[in-house]
Amino acid sequence: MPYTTEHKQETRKRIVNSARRLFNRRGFHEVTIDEIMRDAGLTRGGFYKHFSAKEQLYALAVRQFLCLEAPELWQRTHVDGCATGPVLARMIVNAYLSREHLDDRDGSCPIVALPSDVARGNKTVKAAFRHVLDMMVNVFARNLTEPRARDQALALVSTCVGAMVIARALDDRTLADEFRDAAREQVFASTGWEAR
Amino acid sequence: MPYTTEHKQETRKRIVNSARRLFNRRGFHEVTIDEIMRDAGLTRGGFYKHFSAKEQLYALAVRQFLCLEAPELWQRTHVDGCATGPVLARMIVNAYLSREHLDDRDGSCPIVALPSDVARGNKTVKAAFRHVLDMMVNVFARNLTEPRARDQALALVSTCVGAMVIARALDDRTLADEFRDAAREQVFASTGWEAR
DNA sequence: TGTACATCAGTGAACGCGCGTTCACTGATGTAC
DNA sequence: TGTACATCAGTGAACGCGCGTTCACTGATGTAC
Repeated sequence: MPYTTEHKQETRKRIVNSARRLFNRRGFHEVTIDEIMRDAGLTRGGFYKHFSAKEQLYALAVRQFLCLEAPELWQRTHVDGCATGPVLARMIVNAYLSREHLDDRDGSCPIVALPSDVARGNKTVKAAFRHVLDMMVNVFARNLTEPRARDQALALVSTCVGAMVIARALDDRTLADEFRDAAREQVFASTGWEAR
Repeated sequence: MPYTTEHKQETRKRIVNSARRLFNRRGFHEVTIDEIMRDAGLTRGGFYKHFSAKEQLYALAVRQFLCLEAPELWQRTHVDGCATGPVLARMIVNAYLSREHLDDRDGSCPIVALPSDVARGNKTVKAAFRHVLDMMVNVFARNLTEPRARDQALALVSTCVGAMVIARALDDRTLADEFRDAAREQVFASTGWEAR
């Protein structure tokens, strides 16, 4: 067997990574396979040695977001060795609503970057989106008190996602920042996460 | 002058209307000029007698949403002759987060249907989006008390938009409904609009 | 009032480019001997 | 250890379809006489 399995896996990963960045920034239809492959340091033709179609890659790209550093934060339950729920929750909300996240068109949460596209996508893409969403909802719910933890989490996720989605569609930096700030205040006011 | 100016205006309006419905449902790139024209009862070639390019039509379509019945509600200040702010606000929130609005892929608010697309669009499209957004923010702000009326409005708009955007991207009806319900409760809880 | 004319909204064929996909190939690499 | 071989990741030219746009035209309609 020429070339190790690892070699192929790594190339594949590199392609998915390029795809994630490009799709995130420009959406499914505006990105060509040629661009993705070139970004990954390969040429057009090799694509079909790894994937059956462009659509398939799209779902993989959405899901790949969960392998980034930010979502590792989502999966943590401890900060500096201590189980500090609200502190972690605050960090996550601040990061999600940060200017860095707003500007990070390539690496941002796909829920913010691609919702309209996913709404028109196939089952596979929707499943990938759902996977990311579930994880985010859980992070919030974990740090809220029953019995309304889940419902409150859904509302707060809506607020964070909504603010970022709107901010992204605006030309106006000031207004975008107002949305981010207003959302943050709303989240902290209704959870108490801000209090030390 | 053959054909009256009104005749041309009406045809143009019909095209923009078809475009709005189709773009809303499927996004900019997935809709062809051929489809739009056929939907408006015309043929491909006539398009350029009315518009200079597909992009131009896109912005007009986003803006046209403001001519629908729902946004007329947004502009009202009276219900049944009485200046009943919170009652009107409640109606608007309920309509925005309704199952009908979720299902109305053609006629829905473009903030819900097209945010990712607008984020990648040109200045003209963004300006049209902004126009719709401003109107929505004002409806909310008008029914909140100073000094935090505007900030609160931004947060609540984020919540409503976020919930609907997420609901649209889900395959799962139940979860989509949970998002809508959670958002509604959150809005009513923090405004008191629900109280009779 | 009726008719010839000019205008231009609308038609539909054609153009040309871009992109997803295919395919014959090349050459790097692991394996068998 | 060295060499011949087989495999298949990767190449790049080519294909073919779809769509935005153009263009020569048609024919409906308002206007001038």
